[in-house]
Amino acid sequence: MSSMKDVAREANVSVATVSNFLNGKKVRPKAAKEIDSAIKKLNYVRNNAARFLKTQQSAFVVFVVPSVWSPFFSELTFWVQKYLDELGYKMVLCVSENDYQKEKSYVTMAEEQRVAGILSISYSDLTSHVHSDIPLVSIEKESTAQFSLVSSDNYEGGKIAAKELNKRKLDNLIFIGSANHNSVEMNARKAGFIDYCNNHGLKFEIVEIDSRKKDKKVIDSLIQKIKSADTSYGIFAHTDELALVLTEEFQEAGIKIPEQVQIIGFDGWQLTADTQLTVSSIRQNVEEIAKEAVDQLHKEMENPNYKEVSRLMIPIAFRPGDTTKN
Amino acid sequence: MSSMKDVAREANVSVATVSNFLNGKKVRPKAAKEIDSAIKKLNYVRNNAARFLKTQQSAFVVFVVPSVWSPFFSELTFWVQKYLDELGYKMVLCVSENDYQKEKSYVTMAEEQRVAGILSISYSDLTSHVHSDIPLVSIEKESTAQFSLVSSDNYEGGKIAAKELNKRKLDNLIFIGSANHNSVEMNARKAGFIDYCNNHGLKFEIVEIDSRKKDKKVIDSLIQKIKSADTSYGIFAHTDELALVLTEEFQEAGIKIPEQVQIIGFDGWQLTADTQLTVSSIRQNVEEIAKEAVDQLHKEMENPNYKEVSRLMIPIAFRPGDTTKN
DNA sequence: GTGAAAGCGCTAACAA
DNA sequence: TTGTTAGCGCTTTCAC
Repeated sequence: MSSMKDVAREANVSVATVSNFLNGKKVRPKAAKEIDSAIKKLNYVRNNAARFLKTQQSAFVVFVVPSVWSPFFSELTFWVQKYLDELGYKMVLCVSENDYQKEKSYVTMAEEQRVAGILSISYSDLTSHVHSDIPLVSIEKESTAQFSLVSSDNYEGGKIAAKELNKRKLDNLIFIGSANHNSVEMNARKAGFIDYCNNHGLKFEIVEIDSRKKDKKVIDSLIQKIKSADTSYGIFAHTDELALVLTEEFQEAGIKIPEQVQIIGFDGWQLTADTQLTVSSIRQNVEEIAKEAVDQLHKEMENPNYKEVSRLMIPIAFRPGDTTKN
Repeated sequence: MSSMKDVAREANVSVATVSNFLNGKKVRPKAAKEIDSAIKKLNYVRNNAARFLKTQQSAFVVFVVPSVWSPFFSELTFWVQKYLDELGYKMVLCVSENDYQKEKSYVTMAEEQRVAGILSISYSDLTSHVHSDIPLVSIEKESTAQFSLVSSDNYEGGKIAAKELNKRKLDNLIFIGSANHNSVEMNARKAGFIDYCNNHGLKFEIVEIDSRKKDKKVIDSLIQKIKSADTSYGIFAHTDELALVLTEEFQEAGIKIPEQVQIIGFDGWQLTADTQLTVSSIRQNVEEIAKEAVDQLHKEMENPNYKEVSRLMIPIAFRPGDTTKN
């Protein structure tokens, strides 16, 4: 692979002139021509690693996510990539699978590469491993209060779910969450639901489920209860995934949705930009989350002195689907 | 940010010793101790850009995909990331949105960064822009015969779809594809279907649809036909997305699935690792595609002389769902 | 506008 | 084993 030196020799100029030319500074027209053809002849490609070594400016941003294989994360990844790309940054995608060791190694890698910034959605406490002064913005969760945070308003989402179910005048309200998904955000969703119910004098029930095993026992007892009762049920499932499972199991058991049971999920999964799931849901504004997170990171990357830790709550809204009436 | 020189000074050794220590070579125990504490004291982090400049070995692989926000691509991205990670490579995720200019710029970036390799699933002719000798492996499509290819056996998939429908003794067979998705792979799916039908003396019909507009006209005439007929229909939709749209529209029109119509899609979309869609489908072996592509790239990255262009066809299989009987 | 030369932080060859 | 030193390919003074 040829270097700038080769080009300079071929064009009968110095490396400095080639560098200037490449960086858009003024060079004598004749020199420009000769450099240009030398580049073509030698198939020269600028080496950015060397360039970076000198300028200390990386174009990479590390994005740490627990998963990319799920509608929510793939949508988030899409938007983050898009907004980074618009700013001229490249995304290094790191899938942590919620593995603490992996998260740590990604942070180390980011520091060794001297990347421009880190964007992370981490449920463990990754942020405490950042030694350097690389800008970092957290999405969804940040416990050390050391870095900026962009998050959906989960608490408000829980309230909206309760409100929407209440609007539909259902006899029984149930919150279903999975015990093995016990994060701050999940609890906020639950708390919002509970608070709304309490504030409005609504009776409700809390059900816990082991979503990994699709917990037949809990689901079956729910089915029995619903089938034997002569009243209507409203369910708020704490994720779309859970709402989907419930919908399928209920329908298989002969329960009519939304006639007998109405279900609202959380997340607002979209398969693609224009294919949405049929479950009614409290939809996170994924694009907005991505945009705000990238914006905040951008500020911190542009200005190393900028050290205003911000907390941004992104509004959330009900998106009707086939599992609720109206 | 402190450098190796600082560490060396602090530990009273030479930079070479620090370098050796960092790279796992033997150093005198006392030196090791002192270097270690110097590193901690100075908060030293190795600079990989400088390291690369010397060793000429990048740990990055560029992955170019049209989209990441769709179950197929997000699953593919997941596996590719996983297998790259296992080999110690980091993935730079580039979403092209099928934009030729973007694809070109990603290749340029890859070359300037001197990345270790490129993995691409590109429907335009991106490969012709690779000037350098960076290893590249194509997924799904490669027209220049210059690079290795890993692809699903789309033709075989079309045949399987026809076979599965035929097994179910349906009166009318229909292939539905979208006119605006006119690639080699899509045509292979269609051709497989047609060939199977012809070879087995089956009558069939070809329907084209503009999937972007959800082409009401075509769908409505299909619905009329199905509702007025007293015979059963079997449909092979050339993607799961299309199969989903058809299923929903049919059901909304009061057509029973799979009683009156049986539908098979293509791709085998999974929302997450353990959540699959309900449409019956010809499922691509996404993990295998990713694994083979990464393997092939690995060979080429490890051994620059390795220049055996391979074409790998990954088998494909029918995955029953709720839109077919049995 | 241009060129010589220093140096970014590291590795590797060589000598000690 | 360890230290000295010469680059890797580029940018950036600073004279000219």
